Amino acid sequence: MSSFRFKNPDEKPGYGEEDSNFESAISSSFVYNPNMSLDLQSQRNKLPITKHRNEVLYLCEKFQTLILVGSTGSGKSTQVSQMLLDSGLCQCDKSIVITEPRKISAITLATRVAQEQKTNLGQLVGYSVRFDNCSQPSTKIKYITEGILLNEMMSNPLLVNYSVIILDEIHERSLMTDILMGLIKKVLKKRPTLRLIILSATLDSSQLKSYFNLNQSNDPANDTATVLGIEGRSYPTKIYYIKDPTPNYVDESINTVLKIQQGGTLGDILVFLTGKEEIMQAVNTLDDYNVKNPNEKIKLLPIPMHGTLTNDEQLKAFRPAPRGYRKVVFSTNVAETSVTISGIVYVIDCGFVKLKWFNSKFGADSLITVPISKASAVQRAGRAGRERPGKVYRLYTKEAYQNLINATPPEMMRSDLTDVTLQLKAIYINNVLRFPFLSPPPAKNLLYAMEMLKALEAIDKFGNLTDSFGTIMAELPLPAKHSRILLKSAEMGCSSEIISILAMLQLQDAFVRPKYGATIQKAKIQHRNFEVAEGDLLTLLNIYNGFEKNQYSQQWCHRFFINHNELCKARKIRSHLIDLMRTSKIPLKSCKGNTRIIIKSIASGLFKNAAYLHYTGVYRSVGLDEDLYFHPKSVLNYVNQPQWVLYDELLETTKTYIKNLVEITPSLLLEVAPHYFATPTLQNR
DNA sequence: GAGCACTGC
Repeated sequence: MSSFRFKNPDEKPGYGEEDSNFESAISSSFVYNPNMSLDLQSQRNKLPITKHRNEVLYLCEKFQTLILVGSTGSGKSTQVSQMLLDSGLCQCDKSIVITEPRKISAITLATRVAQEQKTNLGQLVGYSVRFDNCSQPSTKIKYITEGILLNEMMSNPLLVNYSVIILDEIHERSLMTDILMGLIKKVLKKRPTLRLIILSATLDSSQLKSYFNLNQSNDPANDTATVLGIEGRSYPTKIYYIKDPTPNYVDESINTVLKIQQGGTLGDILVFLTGKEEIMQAVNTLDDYNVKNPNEKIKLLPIPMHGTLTNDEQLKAFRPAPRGYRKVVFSTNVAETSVTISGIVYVIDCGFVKLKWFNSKFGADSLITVPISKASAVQRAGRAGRERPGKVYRLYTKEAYQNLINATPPEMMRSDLTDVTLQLKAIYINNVLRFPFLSPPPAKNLLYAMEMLKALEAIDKFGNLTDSFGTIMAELPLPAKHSRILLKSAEMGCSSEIISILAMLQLQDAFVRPKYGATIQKAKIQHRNFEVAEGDLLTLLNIYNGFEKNQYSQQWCHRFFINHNELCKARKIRSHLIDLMRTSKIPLKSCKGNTRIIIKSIASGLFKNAAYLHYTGVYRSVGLDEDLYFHPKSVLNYVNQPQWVLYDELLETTKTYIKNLVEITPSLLLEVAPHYFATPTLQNR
């Protein structure tokens, strides 16, 4: 093991160290609550926000928009709504709505607030998320996910049911929050009595303030937006930087864990790495260490934490370590935003993150590893010291920290905007280029979105939604290309099969893929029962049909190594789609397994995503001459190698992978999309 | 042989 590479904080005061109280934001679920033993009212009285009650109410009355900056633990997500309700500030026939980026936050917050208000959930206080509406028209405080509010705006653009809109977790800058902010800014101009409260954990509030300030004069007395800062609630945290840059942060993180271990002080460790592979590697290394050092007084207990783990596997990270063990959680960015693990005293931060970045040239996402932002570094550090003083080890130099960008570019600037553009058009935001974006996306991305929508015939050459497709496509909870497949399949008479496929495409993975031992092969053999030469999408249909035929049985799923939870989700999505089709008068028809028709309707939505087998033996994309590789999960890796395929998704990681494939013939492309294909392109191949 | 930050309608 190499020597300790961090500067001793006592070595040179003021260098290599920082004392600070972190204003850390965490998702509202699983928040550590040091006052758990107190009764509800005493707990509420102890929250930092309670001291600011009069200020909040006064500012809400005086200003149309209030930007409230404060860390979690300040109580802003649960208390602000109740303050407004209790004060009677909200008009009697209207309610208060709070948006959350994740379902789990909306549900847990509503549950908590209902308890505090001493009512049953779903009456005075409720929530609404996809597939789960627990509210009534009389509900006064409603926690909802962001997408629900956007959906409500389609039928009610001025949101007249609400007197106060609270947007939570704004610092995350999700695609949805940015869209909502732009839309609500317009609503504020038309409804002067509406109040907007923005809850954010970061300190960069000046940009938000000027964005929402509708004051046209030079007199600040007429400002319509203001900022209020709330102190957080945490212990001091010491920060250590590495002396020299490390060539391998995974190894370095292990060294640091062992140094903490040698230091002897107790406390769990949270290590931030970028991906599953790194995490597995780190966990294995610590396992080896345990085998070689069986006599440690306190044993290290390595635990992986990432999004693709099952719920049971994730729970391990939340359980306290058994006596004689110290938890070492190796995590991706999930632990920065989505989940909070209690008991963390030490944080080790590798300084990198994997980000999805949309590339308008390929019309696809790249997954790239980039240095984190300062805001992220602060956020990660804030995971230590929530329950007692903590220590943070940054696996980068102080100089590197100072050179980090302030904040991660918002999703809006690095996402495919096709679906968002379609939704905006449905709420009469026709000129998307002139939408008041807080962070304007690259013009290229907007142009790509329009071209895409035009190719899918959702908009006409003037950019207006088409009557035939556009209006309905915007209302379906599907990606635009999938909505088109559905509408086409209804014309062709196979919509029943297509909705099964589209529902299955929304799952993470329908197959259970064991990680160890003989079951790996067993699972693969069972999966062969569903795999067909036509490709992945038809394989998905086979799985769903089997599931349906066997009465959605758990035993059946178990036998064939199919993920029962995921399949149940597909069933739910499918029946939701059937409901929507009924209201939109889209016929539900089965082609009785006629694969030719099914593939034809798929092609009518994915025609842009064609690839052919080049004579070099690699697949090439049509038009881009980019080498493409079948994703390792594709069944076409071992079923056959067709001349032409369509893909649902293209993802650039170490190679350019195409996912969810269907075998096709080039003539089919001309048949389904004559409006798109310049014939010579295909004939020249 | 090789791959998957995270959400959501």
